[in-house]
Amino acid sequence: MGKRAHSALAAQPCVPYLFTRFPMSSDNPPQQRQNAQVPAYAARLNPPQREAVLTTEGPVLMLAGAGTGKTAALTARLAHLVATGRAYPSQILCVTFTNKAAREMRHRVAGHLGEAVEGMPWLGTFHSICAKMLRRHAELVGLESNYTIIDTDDQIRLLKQLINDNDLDEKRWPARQLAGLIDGWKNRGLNPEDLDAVDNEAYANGRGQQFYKLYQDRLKALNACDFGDLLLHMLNIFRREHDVLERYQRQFRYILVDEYQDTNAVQYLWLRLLAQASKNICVVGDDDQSIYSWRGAEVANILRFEKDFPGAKVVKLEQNYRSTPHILGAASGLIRANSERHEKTLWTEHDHGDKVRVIGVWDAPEEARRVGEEIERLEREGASLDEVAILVRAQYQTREFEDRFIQIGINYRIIGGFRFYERAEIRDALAYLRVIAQPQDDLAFERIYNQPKRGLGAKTLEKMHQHARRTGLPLAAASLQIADSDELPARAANTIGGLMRQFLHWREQSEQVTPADLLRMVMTESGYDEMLQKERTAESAGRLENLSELARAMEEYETLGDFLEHVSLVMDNDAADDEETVTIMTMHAAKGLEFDHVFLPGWEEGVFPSQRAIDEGGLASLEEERRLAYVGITRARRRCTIFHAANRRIYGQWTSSIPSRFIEELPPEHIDQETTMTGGASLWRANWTEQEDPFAHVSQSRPDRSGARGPGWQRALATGYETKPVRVQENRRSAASFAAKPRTDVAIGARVFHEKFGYGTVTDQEGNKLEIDFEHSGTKRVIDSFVKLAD
DNA sequence: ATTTTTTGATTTTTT
DNA sequence: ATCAAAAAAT
Repeated sequence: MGKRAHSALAAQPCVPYLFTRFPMSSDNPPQQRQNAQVPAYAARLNPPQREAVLTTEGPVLMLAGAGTGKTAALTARLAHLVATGRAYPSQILCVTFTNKAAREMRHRVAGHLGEAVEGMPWLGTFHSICAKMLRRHAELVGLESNYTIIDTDDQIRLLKQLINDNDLDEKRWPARQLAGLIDGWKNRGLNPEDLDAVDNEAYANGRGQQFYKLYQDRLKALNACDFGDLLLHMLNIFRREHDVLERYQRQFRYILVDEYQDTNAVQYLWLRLLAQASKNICVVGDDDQSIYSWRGAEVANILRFEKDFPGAKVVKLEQNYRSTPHILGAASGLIRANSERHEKTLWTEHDHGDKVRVIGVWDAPEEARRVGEEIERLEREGASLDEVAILVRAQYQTREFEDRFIQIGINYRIIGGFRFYERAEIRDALAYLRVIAQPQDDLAFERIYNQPKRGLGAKTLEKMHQHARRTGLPLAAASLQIADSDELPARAANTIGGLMRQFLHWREQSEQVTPADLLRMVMTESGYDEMLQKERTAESAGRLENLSELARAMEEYETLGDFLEHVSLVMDNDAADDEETVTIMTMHAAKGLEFDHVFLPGWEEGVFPSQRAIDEGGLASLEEERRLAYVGITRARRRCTIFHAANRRIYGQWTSSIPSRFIEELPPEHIDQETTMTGGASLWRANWTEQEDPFAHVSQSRPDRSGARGPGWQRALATGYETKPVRVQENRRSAASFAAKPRTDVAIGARVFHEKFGYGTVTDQEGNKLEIDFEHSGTKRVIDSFVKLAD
C-alpha cells in the first residue's frame, strides 16, 4: 500500500489527469493503531512541541520563535500522522517556501519513518506542488500539460515586446515596473478582470489592466506561465471547478504549512480553500521573522489565523535551543520595539556566554580587516570556518570582505548573487534545450537564434515576428517558412534554414540520447563551444567550465522534460564544498540557518536600516528592517559581533555615516561596546576633523584579479577538440514541414500589393507560398500572408 | 551587423 | 564604482 503513490516530481506524461488515478480514496481511511510507549519521533520533544505534534485534529497555530525547534516539531507531527495510521503519506499536504526547506523536511521525515514509507508526494514548495497539480488540470485554464514555466528574465523580455508593440515608451513605463505590478496582482490573487481603478491607474495612465490582459493572452499563446501563474491558475481552478477542489479536499486529510508568516494572499486563499473541509491545518511561523513583505507576504495572515479558523489551538514554542542568553536577550530587546506582534518570551537553559559585541570602526576596509582578524583568531582557537558567517544587509557589502579574504587567504563562499542557472551561458544552453523540447517556446528561440553570432540581427527578427504574428505560428516555425521565401536576403534565409535543420536533427536525437549528451552535442554543433573557445579569456574558460558542469548535473535526469521542470522550479545549486569556508551572505538568505559565530557588519543608518526603508516605506518598512536585524542576531549560537563604520563609500561617493538606530535599541546589559567612537553622530563627526586626510590610509587599489585564470582554462586550451560546423545545405526549398493553411482569397492572376516589393501579379501558388511577378522588383517567392489584394 | 560610447540605475529573493 | 543596457559610430 502507498506504493502506488505518485512519484514526486517525476515525469508527468502529457495526458490529462484522471481522478480515478488517485491512489487512495478517503472513504477508506487506514486503520488507526495505538502505541503504548512514546514513539521515537516524540521522545525528545518538550511539552509545547509535543502538544503541537499530538493535536492532530482541527486547526493548529504553532508560533515558533527563532531556534525553538519548529522543524523538529513539524517533522515529528508528520511522522506521527503516518505512524499512527491517521493518514497515508499521500494524504498529507506539506508546504514550504524553499526547495531547501522541502529537502530538509523530506530528509528528516525519512529519518523518522525509515525506508518503509514511500517519499511524500505532496511535500514541496507552493510552486512545485501547484506546478504538479496544474500539469493535470492545464486544460482548464487553456494550457497544455507540457506548458513551460518562464522565469523573471523571460517575463521582462516578453513585457518589453508588448510595450513596444503597443506604442508605449519603455523608458517612461519600464517593463520591470509592469512586471512588478503584475507579480503583485498575482500575489494578491487578482486576475486582469479583478483589478480596480487604482490598480489599473498604476501603469501607463490606466492601461494596467490592458497590459496585464495582453500579457496573460501572450503567455497562453506560448503555452507558458510565470511563477505567479502556477498559484493563480490553481486558485482559479479551485474557485471555478468545485469537483476538482472537492477531490483535493478529500485527498488532503492533513495540511502542514511552514513559514506561514511568509504566505501571500494567493497562497492564503489557496490554502484556505483546501483546508475548508477538513480543517486539519497546522501552520508554523514566527511573525517576528517576517522579512518578505516586499515580495507580497502578509504578516496579517499569521496574525489573524485564529479568526480564520475559529477554535484554533495556539501553541507557542519559546524554549530556544540555539543561542546564549545574551544573544537572545539582545535580539528580544530589539524586536520589542516593534508593534503588532504575537508576544513571545524566548528563554534558554544555556549558560551566559559572551555578550553581543558592538564595534565601531573607521571605514569599510577597516571593518573587513577587523572581521578577518577575528576569524583568524577563532581559527586559532580551533573553531571551524564552517561555523562562521558574515551576514550583510545588501549584496554590495560582500565585496569588501571578498577582497580582504582573498588577500589574507581565508576560504570564503558567497551565497546568493548570481545563481548558477542565471548565468548567461547556462541560460543560453537551456534556451537551446527548451526550443528542442518545445518548438513553441518563442522566448527561448529569440534568445539563441543569433547566439553564437550567425549574422542574424534585428531586421531578421522583426521579419520573423511579423510573420509569426500574421500566421499565428510559433516564432521558430514562422522563421522556417520565411526562410523559404524571398522575404529575406539569401544569406539570412540560408542560415535560418540551416539552424532549423539542426533543431530538427537535435529533436530526433533527443529521443535517442540522454539529456546530458544532447546538451554536449548541441553545444558543439551549434558552435557555442567554439565561440567561447575563440574568446580565450578567463571568463570564457569559466563559462565552458560551467557548461560542462551543467551537463554533469543533467546526468541524473532521464528525459529532457524532467530536467527542464527541475531547473525552472528548483533553481538552486549548493555545490557541496569539502573545504571549510566562511559563509558570506545576506541576512535574508540566512533565515533558517545557524552558526556558532556571526558577524553583522554595516549597522549604519542608510545601510541598515536601508535608505529606502527610511525614506519610503514608513513605519512598516522600518519594522521589517528591525525584524531582519532580529533574524540576523538570532542566527548566532555562541557569539555575535556587530560592526558600524563612520565612513562608507556608497555608489562611489564617500559618505560619513552614523550608527544604526538598532544599535541604540539593543539592551545595554547584553552588549559590549568596543570603541571610543560611540555616542552618536557628533563624536563621529568630531573624529572626522582630527584627521588631516581622512582617506590617506584608505586602500585605493584592490587586488587585481583580472589575470586570474579559472581552473578549466588550461584544459579548455589543451582539449582543443575541433568542432565540425554543420554544413548548411543549399537546398532551400525542402524544409517546409510546418503545415500552413494557404490563403483562399488569392488565386493565380490576382493583382496583389506587397509592402516591400510593391504591386505584382500572382503567377503560381504552392501551399502558402506565392510566386509573384512584381512590376518593379521582378519575380519573387513570398509567403501569402505578406501580401494583400490590390484594389 | 558589430563594436564602441554614453547613459543610467543601483535592497532584500523564491519560485 | 560598477555594470548592464541603450544609443551611436563603424
